Amino acid sequence: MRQKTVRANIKDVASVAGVSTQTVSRVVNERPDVAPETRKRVKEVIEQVGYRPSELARSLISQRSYTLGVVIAGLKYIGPSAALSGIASAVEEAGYSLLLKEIPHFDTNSIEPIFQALRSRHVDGIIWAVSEVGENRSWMKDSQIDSEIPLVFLTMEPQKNVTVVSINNYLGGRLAVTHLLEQGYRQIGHISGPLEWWEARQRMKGWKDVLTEAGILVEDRQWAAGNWSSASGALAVEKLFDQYPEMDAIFVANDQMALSALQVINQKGLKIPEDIGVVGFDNIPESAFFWPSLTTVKQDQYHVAKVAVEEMIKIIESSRGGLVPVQLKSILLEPSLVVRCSSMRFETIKNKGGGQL
Amino acid sequence: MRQKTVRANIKDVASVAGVSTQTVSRVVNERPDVAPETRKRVKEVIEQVGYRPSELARSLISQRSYTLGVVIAGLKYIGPSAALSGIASAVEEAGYSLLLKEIPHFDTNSIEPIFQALRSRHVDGIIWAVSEVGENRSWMKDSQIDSEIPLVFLTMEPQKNVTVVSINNYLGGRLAVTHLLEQGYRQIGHISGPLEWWEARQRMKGWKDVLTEAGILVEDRQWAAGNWSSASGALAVEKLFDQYPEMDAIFVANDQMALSALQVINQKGLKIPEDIGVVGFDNIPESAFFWPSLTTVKQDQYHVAKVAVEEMIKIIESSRGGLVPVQLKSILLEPSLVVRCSSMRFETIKNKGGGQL
DNA sequence: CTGAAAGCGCTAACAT
DNA sequence: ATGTTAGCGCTTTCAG
Repeated sequence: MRQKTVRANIKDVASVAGVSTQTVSRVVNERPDVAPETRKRVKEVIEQVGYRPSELARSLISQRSYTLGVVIAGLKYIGPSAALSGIASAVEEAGYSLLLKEIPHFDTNSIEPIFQALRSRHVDGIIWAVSEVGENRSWMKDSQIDSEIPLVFLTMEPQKNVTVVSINNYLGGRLAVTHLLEQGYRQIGHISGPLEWWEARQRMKGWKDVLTEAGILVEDRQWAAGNWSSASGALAVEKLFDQYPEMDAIFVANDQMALSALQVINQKGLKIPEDIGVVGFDNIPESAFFWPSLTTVKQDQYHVAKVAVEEMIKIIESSRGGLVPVQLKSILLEPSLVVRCSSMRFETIKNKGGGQL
Repeated sequence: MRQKTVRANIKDVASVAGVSTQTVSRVVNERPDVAPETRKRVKEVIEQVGYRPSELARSLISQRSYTLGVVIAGLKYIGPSAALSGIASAVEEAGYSLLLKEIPHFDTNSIEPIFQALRSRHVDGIIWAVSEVGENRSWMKDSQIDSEIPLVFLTMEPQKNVTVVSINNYLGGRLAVTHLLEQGYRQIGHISGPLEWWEARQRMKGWKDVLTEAGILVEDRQWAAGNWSSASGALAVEKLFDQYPEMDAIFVANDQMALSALQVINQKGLKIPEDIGVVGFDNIPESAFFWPSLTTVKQDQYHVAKVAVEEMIKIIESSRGGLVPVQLKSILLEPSLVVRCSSMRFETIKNKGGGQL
């Protein structure tokens, strides 16, 4: 009973059990056509030698790896890492494995090597979780990038014949600003993300449209751009106070920037929400514990990820089954508003302590 | 020139170029023994048909996948996701791929299926990035878990014959409390993480030891446990004020809990750092923008990850090369203290605005 | 019900 | 310098 140094393979099992490798294969795959006797014996041997089939070899022959590739950038930021977390759970749940590629820049356009690395490992599909920034989608026009491998995008402008799953950032912006108007604020400024980002543009457009529809003139001085970081938020809010002194509320494009906006406003001795209302975006767990607790637009990254993975698997199944290909479609999920203290000018009973999630 | 529906493989290239697959293989692997003429022609064909070798097939034959498995839990938390971010970068840089497995609970002990999933995909090594919690290391005594595959652990108690890379949490606790003493605080409370966590215990021990060495009696009422979340931090600090009213400083075991501690203290009308000093742990990017900006212990996750990946690759190389196996060792990296406003009682010039990173 | 042969895409070892 | 043979670990025909 030669015990190989590496690990037991199907041949070892076959020879120990005194059957052919084929029979072992049948047992492993729970095929019906094996005599109960034989099945039992083979199973015992498998147990005994600790045999586990090689998914690698299986993938090679079946041309199906049950592995999804995920491409992501900026894992050190909260947004991307939340997205990945959701994807990892959803993929795990679907019984797939996940091959992770992190790219160094959001606006990389040299995506060729990434595709190759993933394809050469025979992933069944690729989830492109890099946000749409600048020209980082231009490669999609290259018909070079083979479309044979199912592709699902997160967080980008929906378009024909491409599967995109994203929250509706435009609607999120609308929710935030509508709420501020309802609370009686009229001079509503905006701190945006970098406008190369699709998400930033959408959120800003929501702000602008709601104000315009309310008959409020929107000027450039009512707005400043940050780069998503708390540091940039502090600068932006200072700039805004300069440019737009009559401002009585701010819609900030993410919670990190809103955090420092709160700090700067506090420092100025202004009261939130009495003097200035603030609404953020993302609903990071800490936002309930900012000072005061932050009203914010909630996006459910888990749900987005789950939907994306489900779509992906549908596409894979249908393309493998030789069935009619799934109709590729864009899915826009709705965000919701979490109202906390930083914007509640009208209610008298406030949950100042935060805590509300 | 039959174009296969799937994608060009080595045979296609060989037949188009009129050579054997072997020659193609030689060209692809940049072997010297190919005639310049032939090499050129083969390269052209490769380009033309868009051939890329299958890493899967290569892995199968060479028993080397250039893929590392990473096992992690709680990706939705900042700590684990920062760790993964570092690992992903370091792995990418080393030219390896990353197979990600997220497990649902920190204290899972059924790690068998995880190992199998990873092994069956022939990963060259596994980075175990799940923090040590409760009994979740007990499987290490099981000799069942084959030790044939190189294993590197993050964030656990160093031990013999195991490679562990972690920051020195105990030292971190010491740094924090020593600093508070230097700033003249004497009644220093502690909000710990859940004590099932090794990290939490280490940080707490640092607190206790420094106080004891300074001749200060440490009682149980000077301490309360949280669960790392901001919500739990709020509860813990309330409890602490009840139990330990004379408290003049708090060392909080992570920044999220420190955030809500700051909030609760602010609400009570106490001044930070005058009445109460606060020091956190982790140095999350937002901590510079808390109110007031938070003094905290900085752990460099990127460095930890980089060291871990380097160790891993050393182990792999040495075990493959048939060389003497690398001596397995534990590596404890040193954290540092980032001093901001929440603890600076003595300095008169303060950078109240945060911003200092 | 079971086994033999062929082959997934590639490379190592031996020819020539 | 190039081709042939064998085989990584497994599954899919196709025969019995």
